[in-house]
Amino acid sequence: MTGWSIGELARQTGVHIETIRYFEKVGLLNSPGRTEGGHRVFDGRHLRSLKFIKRARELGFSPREVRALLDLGGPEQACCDEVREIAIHHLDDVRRKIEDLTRLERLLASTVDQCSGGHATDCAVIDMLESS
Amino acid sequence: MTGWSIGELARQTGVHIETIRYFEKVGLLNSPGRTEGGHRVFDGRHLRSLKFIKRARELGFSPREVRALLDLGGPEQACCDEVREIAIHHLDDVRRKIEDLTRLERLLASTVDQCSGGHATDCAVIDMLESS
DNA sequence: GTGCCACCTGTAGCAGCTACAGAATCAAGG
DNA sequence: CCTTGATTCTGTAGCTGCTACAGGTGGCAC
Repeated sequence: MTGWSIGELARQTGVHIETIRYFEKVGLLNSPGRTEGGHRVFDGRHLRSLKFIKRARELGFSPREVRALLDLGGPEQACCDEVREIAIHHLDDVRRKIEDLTRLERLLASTVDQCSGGHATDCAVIDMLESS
Repeated sequence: MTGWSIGELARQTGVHIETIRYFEKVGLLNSPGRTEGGHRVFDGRHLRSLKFIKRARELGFSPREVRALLDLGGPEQACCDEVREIAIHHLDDVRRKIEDLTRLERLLASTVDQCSGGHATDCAVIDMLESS
């Protein structure tokens, strides 16, 4: 097995070709080897890393966090407290976002509820938006 | 009262000067009058609109939705079903986001929970990120 | 050997602002 | 009236995290 072209990697991971090149450029993905003609040749580690990056991004880890995770060894090395730290930090973020959105949800829901529709001259939704 | 300069408007609303100009450029905020020398002069309607825009953005309405709300009369005119529609649509978005984040929260929390820290050779966090 | 797809680099675009640079204007004090 | 210094003006470039060209090669099947 001599490795995969960027197109094959893209097909296997569902990551766009341009995005793979972008990840390489910004240092998230190690630079692969090249053919004589300059085409990238990826191996199993790249595939593994790319899947890792994709999954972490889908789970909402920021590029910075992903890089930190990769620097800690990524999928290749042992776990340590630092990985846990990053995950906990991210979890805190997620919880904050949920709280914010939940507050917003309640406000919107109760507002929409008050608005019976029709063409009243004052509107609960507009009122909400006007109240600073 | 002859109106406010952009700086005064910024101070009153907490919206950056550049952002006010940006809102004008993209058509969210009506173009104000000008002094002889070309400086913008805002009036009460601009202040009202800008507060409205700011509030709506804070509540997570997209610029597109804000524009739609403004086109429906914004703070100036009567409410109608369409305002309600937009709010309901936004509420749906918010609820979907909450659901997604809650799923993520559970996954992260249980994963972090499994990871006792230390230097084990396999890590629940990494495992989670590896499982596609 | 030639056709054609995949790939290359480099640059520009997207949203939604934010941050300059360099010039002009405004308001206040002397 | 004139200067001073803060404010505002326009236009352009930057930010993040990609995505999408353009225009030129590489690789490989027939």
